[in-house]
Amino acid sequence: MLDDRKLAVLRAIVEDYVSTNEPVGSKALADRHNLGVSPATIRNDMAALEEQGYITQPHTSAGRVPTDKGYRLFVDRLSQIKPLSGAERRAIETFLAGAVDLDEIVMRTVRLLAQLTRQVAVVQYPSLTRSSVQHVEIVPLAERRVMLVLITNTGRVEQRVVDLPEAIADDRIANLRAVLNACLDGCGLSQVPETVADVPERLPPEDRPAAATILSVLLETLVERHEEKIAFAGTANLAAADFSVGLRGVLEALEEQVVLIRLLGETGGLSDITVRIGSENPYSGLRGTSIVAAGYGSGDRELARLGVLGPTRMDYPVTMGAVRAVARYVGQILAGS
Amino acid sequence: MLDDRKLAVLRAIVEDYVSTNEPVGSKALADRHNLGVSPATIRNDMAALEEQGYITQPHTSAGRVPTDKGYRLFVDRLSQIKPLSGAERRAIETFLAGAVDLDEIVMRTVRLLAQLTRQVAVVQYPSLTRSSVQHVEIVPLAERRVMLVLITNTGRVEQRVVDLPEAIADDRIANLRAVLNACLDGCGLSQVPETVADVPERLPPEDRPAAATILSVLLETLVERHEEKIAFAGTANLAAADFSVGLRGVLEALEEQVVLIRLLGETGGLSDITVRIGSENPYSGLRGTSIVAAGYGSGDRELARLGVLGPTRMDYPVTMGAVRAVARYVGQILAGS
DNA sequence: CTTGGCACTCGGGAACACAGAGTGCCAGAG
DNA sequence: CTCTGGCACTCTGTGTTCCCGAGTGCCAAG
Repeated sequence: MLDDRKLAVLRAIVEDYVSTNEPVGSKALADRHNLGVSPATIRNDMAALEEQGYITQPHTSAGRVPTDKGYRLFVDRLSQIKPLSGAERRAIETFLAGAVDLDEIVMRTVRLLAQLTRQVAVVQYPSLTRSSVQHVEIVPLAERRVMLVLITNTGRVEQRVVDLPEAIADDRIANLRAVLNACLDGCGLSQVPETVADVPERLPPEDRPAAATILSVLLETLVERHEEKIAFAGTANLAAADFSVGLRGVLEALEEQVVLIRLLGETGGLSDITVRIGSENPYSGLRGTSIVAAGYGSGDRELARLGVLGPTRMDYPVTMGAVRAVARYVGQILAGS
Repeated sequence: MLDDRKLAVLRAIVEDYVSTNEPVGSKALADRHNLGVSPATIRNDMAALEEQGYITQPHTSAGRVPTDKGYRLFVDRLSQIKPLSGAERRAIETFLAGAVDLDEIVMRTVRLLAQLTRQVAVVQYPSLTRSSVQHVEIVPLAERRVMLVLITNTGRVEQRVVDLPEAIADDRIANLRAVLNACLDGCGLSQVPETVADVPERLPPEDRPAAATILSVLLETLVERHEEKIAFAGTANLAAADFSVGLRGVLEALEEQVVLIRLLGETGGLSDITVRIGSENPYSGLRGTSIVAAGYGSGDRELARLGVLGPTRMDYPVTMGAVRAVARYVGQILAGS
């Protein structure tokens, strides 16, 4: 059905079209790639490829352009991920190493990825749900007001101001803090609700109203922040490319964080790279856009995902290489700090 | 030099051009605005206005378009800020009131502003330098590792992990914390360095190395975070407008946070609205772009700035009204929480 | 199965004409 | 001195036509 030469032709079409952004014709193909056959033969192959929906022509008598299906085949079977150069890898390493806190790690990662791929990069913050409690802090702010600070093992910090039903002395707060930390230390965030259930019983009765308030805010924080946070960069690359089609859609997707998170997808093991090509992705505004995403994490747990948005007409091997490399390094950095 | 009628003509030109985005001719002007004079008269006035650089024609025999200088005059003397409708004001209030922490306040503000103006909105986080210390917390994480958390009165939280030169017991940390908070409570961030200088002397000698390490990290945090943080939203509005010119520049400016912060400007009292029109602003990529900015803060102190980027051809009265209103409400919210 | 040849198609650029909007200027009326 | 109507002029943008060239599909021969 699709012999080797047809596949080679398809690969050549994809590569040429990606680099020139112009429909590619049989003659040009025969010239630039030495396939050892004449244009006429290539034309026949192209006809077959078009028949099966891998390529298409914008108008009669123009060259061929890969379809989404064509890109899919290319990505799955005709290309391999291109590793970064040593210089690039070193650059990543030193650039990420300088980050002092989670915010900065994410910030630098997303910029790095944008610069490396010359596309729009997206990084999801390490998921709250999959990390665990490092420390809970209760800070008295005023008579009846405290700040609750939750620090996770991924370095994420959530804070919330809590108004208490009654004044509470500092030493009693200290006690509450001690009890809470004893219970929660190292506890996975998803287990917090159960774990915390018996805390009031361990406290003197007079502290229970305050504790109840604080606990309810704590739980609320976990629920609300279940919706994950993302960062993006590289939108200027959109304008640079002749990618005027789809620009609108991409910008809209970026604004709609919910959509974006869905797009990053939840499939895949830690080092799998997910590629969604054009119409494969569920959001209608991204017709001409592809998404290359990967999970990152420390150890064997996936903490969150990151990726890149670009025109379907992108250099998949290189982009996938960059995404994979960055995901790995971020994982290392997070594990190390 | 510029009599009332010429000013009226200029105003009419600006308004028409803003709403139609097409060069406006003398006849159309005479029709749409009842200036009580004939097109010929208007032509004479237009010639005078062009002579003085307030308007220009894209090519001979097209209508006139305001120049940056023309917009400037319009903003300064020919228009007044248009207040928001009651409905809009209520919407702002309820939308902002739901925010639970600083991050969310900023997030909501920037989205609100983008939606209200249908342009790109930018909000600077409340400046660290102008706020003061609410609380300093030192959280033991491991033997020789603590997390330093700095909470400001604006609700901003900075955290940093510190590796200590030697192990230190929890009660000694508690003491250090107490001393630090006693010194720094309410202290303006800019005074922290002096205030903190004599802390080591107040501590037992064996704690001083650890304290020195922690203090140096604290000071470092203040310096590093001197560079302010910003959030933006509404980039999708760029694509919607026929604002394809300048799009590139705006996106680039958004990526370059430093530039953007400079653009928001540092001038102006709390409720002054700064307008920078096209070439007036110092960044070359923003030729066709105007910036409407205002400071916000609680009480009489300006904490930071926020604003909007859009085409020079924007509806200044409405935009300025929205920026002013949002700035005020954010100030109130921050003061109240 | 491959190849060269050939007729056909169609998009895009160049040349051209034309209508319409807008201008500048001038002479005459308030 | 200012306003107005009239008029000739100058453009741009659009529509038309034409033609070139790239590229195709098909066919017959190797």
